[in-house]
Amino acid sequence: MINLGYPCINLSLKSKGISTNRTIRLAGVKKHGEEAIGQIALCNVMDLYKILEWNRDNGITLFRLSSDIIPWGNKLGFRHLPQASDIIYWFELCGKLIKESNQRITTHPGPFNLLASPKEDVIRNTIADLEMHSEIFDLMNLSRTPYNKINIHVGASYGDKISAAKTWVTNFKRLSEGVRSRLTIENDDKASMFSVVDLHEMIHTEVGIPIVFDYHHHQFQTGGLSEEEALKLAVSTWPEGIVPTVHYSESKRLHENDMKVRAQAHSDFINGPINSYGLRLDVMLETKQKDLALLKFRKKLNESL
DNA sequence: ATAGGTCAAGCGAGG
DNA sequence: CCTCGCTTGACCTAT
Repeated sequence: MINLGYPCINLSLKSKGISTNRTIRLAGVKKHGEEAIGQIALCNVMDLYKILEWNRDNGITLFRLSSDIIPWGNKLGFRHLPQASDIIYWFELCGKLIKESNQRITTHPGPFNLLASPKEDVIRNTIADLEMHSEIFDLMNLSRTPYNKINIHVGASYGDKISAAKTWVTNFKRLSEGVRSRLTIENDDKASMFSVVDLHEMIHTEVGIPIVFDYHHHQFQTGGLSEEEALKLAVSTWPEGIVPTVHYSESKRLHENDMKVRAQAHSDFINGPINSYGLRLDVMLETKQKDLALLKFRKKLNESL
């Protein structure tokens, strides 16, 4: 009862030069102007279309959109770029393909998105980043529900988890409806941060958004729950009719038997098994080998049937 | 052509 | 105090 997806980068196509992750340094923008950003963004969005076609042709219906698709988009936006109308056109085209091929698209803005930060600048950057993701999803006509989740962490506790959560909830209210209706929150991978229990008590009960369960992170912050208990608590926060999404990865340290590697680092491939405890889940595989790891694991699953 | 240093954003853990 | 890891490595310059 699990459906598999992969994040942001398609290595099968990257080897052919197809990517949504081209970017440009600030120095490059100063040298070549914002037109250069537009060029790169347009190439990225046109290649997104090719990746979506590849997903369709390979029977993959869960995919995470890269946050790098518009270089500097989180700071500068994209509607002012000379290529804006073409960029928008291609996003709309991607949206049509997504609908036709029944793909579920999600996104996971970076670890700099911190709604609990005591710094107003950090909050403002976070809001701008989240709003850009929502704007792109709107252009692709993706639902304003957690089916198309914009997923982040609380990501820090600033020495006081309870007051950090309060700050988070206060700042959540500054987000637009497009962000709030899609936002999900994921358990952290550090003991000082937020477990599924913490998120349930301090975030979900306050603002109602669903919890994304990450199997790997759970090992570093259990909140006193077993894997099954934590998964089921997270799943209980999802609205009726929307398949909950979870994240699955394995430790690079264990795969390579190298204790020098940090335990949180992700492996290239996964062995499984992924225990869904009988639940229907959309599983995002967070591996370094992306689509290649998905194809390999799916083959293994099919052969074991 | 490729390797290695550098780069836009925040935080905490580990050495 | 520096580096790594996370979301998600890619750019750029020097060899």
